[in-house]
Formats: sequence, structure tokens, C-alpha cells
Amino acid sequence: MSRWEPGASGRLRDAAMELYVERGFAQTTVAEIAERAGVTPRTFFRYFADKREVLFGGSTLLQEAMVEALHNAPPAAPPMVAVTAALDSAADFLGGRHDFSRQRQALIKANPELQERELIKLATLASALTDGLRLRGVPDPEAGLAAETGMAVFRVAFDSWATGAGDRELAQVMSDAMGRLSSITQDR
Amino acid sequence: MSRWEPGASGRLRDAAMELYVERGFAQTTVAEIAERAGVTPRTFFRYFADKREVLFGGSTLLQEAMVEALHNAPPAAPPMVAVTAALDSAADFLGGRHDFSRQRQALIKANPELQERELIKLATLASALTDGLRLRGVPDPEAGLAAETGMAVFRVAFDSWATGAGDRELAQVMSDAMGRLSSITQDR
DNA sequence: AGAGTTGATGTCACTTGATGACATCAACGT
DNA sequence: ACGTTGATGTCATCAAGTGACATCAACTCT
Repeated sequence: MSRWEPGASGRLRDAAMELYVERGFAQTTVAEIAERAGVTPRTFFRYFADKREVLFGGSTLLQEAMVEALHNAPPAAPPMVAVTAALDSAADFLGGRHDFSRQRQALIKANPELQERELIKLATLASALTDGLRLRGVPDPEAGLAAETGMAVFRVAFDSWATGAGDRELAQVMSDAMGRLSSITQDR
Repeated sequence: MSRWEPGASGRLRDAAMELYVERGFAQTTVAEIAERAGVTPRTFFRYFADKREVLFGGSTLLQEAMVEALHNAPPAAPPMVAVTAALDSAADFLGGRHDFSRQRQALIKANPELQERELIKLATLASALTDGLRLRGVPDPEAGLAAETGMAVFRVAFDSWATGAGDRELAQVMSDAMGRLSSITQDR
């Protein structure tokens, strides 16, 4: 793949993460990241669309995993069951990186710009899940609602897991949240 | 309030909206907005935190209305019923401005930065609703879930209403979406 | 081996968003 | 009149991001 000085992308990512943790996201300049990585600022923007994007490199992979899980769910399964399968695959994808998730979540919570980026990634994910549900034959208003609701569960559960001590499994936290959801939405 | 040339804030808001519609958000510069409003670019940033914020001036009022509706719901009402009351007040707040909402929604959909800002405003709103539910005595995981779920309904319904022809009432669209939600979340 | 190709990087110049420090000016009260 | 006050202008500066073009190492082909 890369030629004579491999890993420029990786060095940039590492340097950025280090600096973000050391002195905070807003207090870190792209010039500093590039310098620590041994490249020019211009090169940074060839690997990352902007300063925030460093923290969201894995979002594409996560989305692909969840959409695939949605696709592999039994054809007869109702929408919310398929969404649950997607959440399970997400738990599988993220469950092993509690320390990293905690650090990342702390950075995001401390900075509005990063919150915005996080939110749009999650929204994109919700949109992908909606499309996946439509592909399963779920009609239009239901597909969107099921996907959005599933992502609401994801947000609540993931934040609780990443912020907390990490003594419980992510999959378990998500399952619990999903269980509570159906009890709540029934009494109205 | 303002002294010798009143309405600088209003002129800036109008000028910005005009330019955003005329040539798009990204293609509009703060210098142009300020020029059309008859002030200095520096003054723009004294009224708006950044270029995007012009489109989100009303979000504080909407949030206050919804939180108040939540507060005024019968104390014995279950969480989702109180959230429904908040959604009704939102429909009341926004229902009369279909043309403006449509234009605004078109601008937002055409620009990722604006989508990000929209999302964080909605997330803040969800957070405020969560707090409001806690104040009603709703315990912690349920409060967050009910609020997030309610906002999911809001997003789906509002987008459908603002993007669509506007032949149906916003309150009706929201009510329908809420109805579909409970049917979906039961069969799992 | 030598020449050209290719893809990643460097260099330079520039626009734009955003902010801090300080000056100014009109209205207001005294 | 005079000083205060609050909004605005002026000036300088930083940082993000981008386009155009040069450069250089590695690879290919003969």
C-alpha cells in the first residue's frame, strides 16, 4: 500500500490522539499534530477531512458491521428484533475496547464540536439502519422509527457503559436498555 | 433595548437568511452578511456565536415551551404521556410556520455543518426533557429512554411535515408517529 | 542500468472563520 | 456641559482548510 515511509496515517492518528489527551482538543493545533507525526500540516488534511475526523475513523466499520447484522437477521423477524441483532453486533464490535472508548467519550463530552460530529455519525448510522430495514420490506414510517429508536437505545447504553466502571458487558447493558424500552412505550 | 440604530441583530439575521437562500450557506461569507446589514463583520460575532447559529435562534424558546408543557402535565401521567404533551406544545409552537420551516429545513439538509448544529440542538432538547422527567420522579434509565424516544418521534414527524406539502397539521403527524411507535415496540 | 510513470508529500499562497485589545461614538443621567 | 455606559468600529492575529504546483522516492518497462 504505502511506499517509502509507511504509516503516515497511523502516525498522524496517534499523534493527534496523544495531543488531544495531553492538552485537550481545542488547545491542539493541526500544525502541532503534523510536527509530532513528522509531516506537513497539508498532509494531515490528505488523510483526515478535518481536525475532528481523527476520532471517528472506526465509524464506517461499525456501521458496516451493524448493517450486515441487520441483513443477516431472519427474514421473518419483526423490525425491532432485527435492530436488536444490529445492536448486538455493535456490542461485539466495541465491547473489547472499554479503555479506549472511555478516553474517547471523555474527549467528546468536553468539546461541543466533537459532540456535533459524534451526533451526525450516529444519525448517519440511523439512516443506514433505516435503509437496511426498508430492504427487509419494512414500510416507510416504521423503518425510520425502529431505526431511530434503536439508536436511542444504543446512545443511552453505550454512554452508560463507556462512562461507567466497565464492570458490566456492553451487550448486557444494551439488552437491558432494550428491555426497559418496551415496558415504557406500552403504558400510554 | 438597543440605542441609536436599533435592530442590528434583526438586520443581521435577515441579511444572513436572504444570502443563505440566495446562494447557499457555504457560499455566503460573514463579510457579505455584515455588509448587507450595514455593520462590521466583528459585530456579527457579537450577536451570533458563529455563522450557523443564525438559523437556530428559536431553539431556546422551543425548548422552554416543551419543558413547560412537560412540567404542566398531570403528575400521575406516565412518562410517555408527559412527553406526548411536550410534543403537542412543540407542534403548537412550530405548526404555524410551515413556509419558514420548509426553507430552513432545505438549507439544513443541503449542508453537513448545519446538520451537525441541528442535531446538537435536538440532543440538548432531549437532555432538557430528560431532566424534566427526572423532576417528575421518573427514575434514571427510563427518563433518558422516554426523552430520546420522544425526540425520535419529533424528528421523524417534523421532517415529514416540513419536507412534505403541508396539507396535514404538524400535531396530527406527530400523533400518528407516536401511535405507530407503540405498535412497533411491542412485538419483540 | 536508465528513463519515464505514479502516487504521496512538500511548498506556497490564499480565503475565511473567529477572537482579543483597544478606540470611538451616540445616548443617557446628572 | 460632562462623564458614564453600552454598542460599534478598528486593527492585529491565529487557526482551519484549500487549490495549484513542484518534488521525490519507488516502481515498471525496456
